[in-house]
Amino acid sequence: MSKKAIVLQTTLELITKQGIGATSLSQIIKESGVANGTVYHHFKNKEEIITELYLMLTQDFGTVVMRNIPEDDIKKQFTVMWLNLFYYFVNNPLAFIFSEQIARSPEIPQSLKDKAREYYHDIEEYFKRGVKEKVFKAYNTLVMEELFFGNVVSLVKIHENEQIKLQEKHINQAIEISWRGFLKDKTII
Amino acid sequence: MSKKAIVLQTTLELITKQGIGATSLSQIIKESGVANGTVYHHFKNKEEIITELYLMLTQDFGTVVMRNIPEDDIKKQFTVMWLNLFYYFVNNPLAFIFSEQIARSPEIPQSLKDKAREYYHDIEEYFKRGVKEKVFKAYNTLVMEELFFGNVVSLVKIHENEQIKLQEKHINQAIEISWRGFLKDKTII
Amino acid sequence: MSKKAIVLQTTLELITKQGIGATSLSQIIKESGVANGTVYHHFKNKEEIITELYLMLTQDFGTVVMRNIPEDDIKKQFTVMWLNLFYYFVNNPLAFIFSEQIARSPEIPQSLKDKAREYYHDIEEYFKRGVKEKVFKAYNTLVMEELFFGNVVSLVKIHENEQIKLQEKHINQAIEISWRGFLKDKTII
Amino acid sequence: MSKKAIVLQTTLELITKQGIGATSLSQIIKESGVANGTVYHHFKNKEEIITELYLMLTQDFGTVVMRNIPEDDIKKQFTVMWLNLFYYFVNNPLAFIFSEQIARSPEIPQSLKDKAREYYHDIEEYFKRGVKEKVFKAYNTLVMEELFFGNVVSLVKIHENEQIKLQEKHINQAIEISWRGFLKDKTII
DNA sequence: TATGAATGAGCATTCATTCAT
DNA sequence: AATGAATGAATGCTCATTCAT
Repeated sequence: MSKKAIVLQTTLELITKQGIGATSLSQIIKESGVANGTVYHHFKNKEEIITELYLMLTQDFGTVVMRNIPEDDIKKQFTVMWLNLFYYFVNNPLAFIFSEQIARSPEIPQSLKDKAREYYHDIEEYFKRGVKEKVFKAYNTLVMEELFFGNVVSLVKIHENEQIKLQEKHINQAIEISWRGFLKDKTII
Repeated sequence: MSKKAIVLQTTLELITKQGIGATSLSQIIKESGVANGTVYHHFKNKEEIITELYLMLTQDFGTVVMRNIPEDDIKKQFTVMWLNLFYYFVNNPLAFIFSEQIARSPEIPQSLKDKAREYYHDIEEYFKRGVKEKVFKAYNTLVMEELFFGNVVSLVKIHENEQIKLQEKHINQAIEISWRGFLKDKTII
Repeated sequence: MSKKAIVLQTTLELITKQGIGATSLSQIIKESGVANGTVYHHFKNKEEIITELYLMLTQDFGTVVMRNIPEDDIKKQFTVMWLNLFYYFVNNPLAFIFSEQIARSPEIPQSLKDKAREYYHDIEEYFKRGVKEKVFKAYNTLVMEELFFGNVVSLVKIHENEQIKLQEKHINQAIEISWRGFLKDKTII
Repeated sequence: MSKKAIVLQTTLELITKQGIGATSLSQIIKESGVANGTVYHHFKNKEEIITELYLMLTQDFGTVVMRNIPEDDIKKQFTVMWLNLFYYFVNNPLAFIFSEQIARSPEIPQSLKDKAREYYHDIEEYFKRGVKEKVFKAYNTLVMEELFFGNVVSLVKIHENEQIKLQEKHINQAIEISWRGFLKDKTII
């Protein structure tokens, strides 16, 4: 493993444990066993480490969300999207932390924040289609998108905080609640 | 206004602007115009400032959520609870930041985190009742509670990030989505 | 007990535990339960507390050393002086600390240091007499005095550090060693 | 001279002048002309500077005491040991300060204090031999050792405080007093 | 006599970063 | 590519002291 990779890996672990703000370069250096100057040989500054890490973690985000989406069934599409997002966050805690902290963190430059939003484009398209096909009520797309996203996040948080041991039935319940919320009146569920 | 109050107020403003981690004592001191030692005369720690601030802001949290809840109508109760929470966060950005950062912040001691959870007791009770009265489907209470809370948070975030200028209709849409999610099958909405 | 007495007592305890340098006013204030300003009402500054304490503890020092000295027997005089000094230090640990730290402590003004030396006047006189009476060899008086004093101190240190449990026989051995050192050649011991 | 050496040297000088407690890092930094961070690049702590200094100064302590000890003559051995110790302290004021403050200083970790005691092993052996060979009376070894050490210290203190200008004859007197104290009855001196 | 709010200099330490090798 | 010495601004905190009540 290259020194650069070691630094990135160490940083990933530290941020996952402590958050972005609490993770110092000195800590990264101490923990990774890499020399001071070596870090600065590979990265311009601390921000660049985080940026690079963020890009690594999110580059496949867009594709992940839309992976294995079935062709026709809009309900099944919803479920797959929901689970894609859920398991992505569960398996990539750092991506989750980033997505949570992204709005407030001055450590993350605006350009990256904008980039992150692009990933939601597909989700937005999905809801627009759903409304057009009269499956969903004609809610504001951003509102729908944000609530959808928030629902996934809520469940990830339960999983994270381990208030209850999350079972498959709980996940299914959450998906159902999430789905029903958007449905048009009198839709047969 | 006492020096102590000035420090608290200044800290409140700075944290609201920059987050907890990015707010240093030196900044608080510079901004408040209070002397170094004076801060430490009133507070044992930097942590104590934050803790005290948090307690100030959240002490009425529990009552706020349940304020003006109508007696009988479970749907109206839902709406009022939802709006109480929403406007509480909108009007108390710091409380919102705290509630968002609370899980991950090492700055906030566990005792406070536990205290925060107590406030959700009434919400939990509400959902239990709703299930018992067969208005809501028999979902896991914690899941319901967390999704409910997450929905409000989603909308506050839209409001915060000003992606769109949030109108009353958007809020109503969000409440409707939120409400419908929990409803029992075939319930007349 | 007056507040002033409380402050002095607390300071005494703290210095005995931690030494002069490590004892701060804030600590004294916290430990004594007396208010900030009250301390400054009774004492001009930190130095004055220590000075006053020092005077309290050493005012009877001179008399203590010469207490119960028998009239004629120069050997018995030696023993009593030795034990007076030894038990004074054992029972007044602070006086011991002061006497040990006195030379290097900038906290103690020179005037007090000079005053402390006066107490040795009687000891000096004793040795001068001993030399004149040809019991002791004609060593330099200051050297004798300082070695005598150092011998007592050595034993107090053994007692303090508890390397061995000090028994009466050890004390007697030390006195004997001390006494014999000064004797004139061929003196019948 | 490396920056690290400069820091150690400066610290040595300052402590010699003012004592351990009164020597602050800021002072060391100012005096040495080395940057703040540089000190912390080389030393973990303020304590580590002192510890390293102490180790530097005392590592040859054991050998110094036993340097040039003649083979047979127990009296001459005594004199050489005595002078070795005396001049070591005179020439290494910091070692003297350390050895004086060692018991009470919380700044010096216990591990170092223990290490310091090891150096006395040779002195202890010497007195045991002297007792066995019936040159010395059968006093407790620790008592003898401590008094011997205390005698040297007493003379160093006279030298330090410059109460009198210490001449060779004074030193010889002190050695004689010291030596005679331990002698067995009727020993021809 | 007693209080405690207020002060600002000073302390030990951490931080991100630069540079010569 | 890799190292680690060097930097100095900044941080959280302690200190002795002053002053109005």
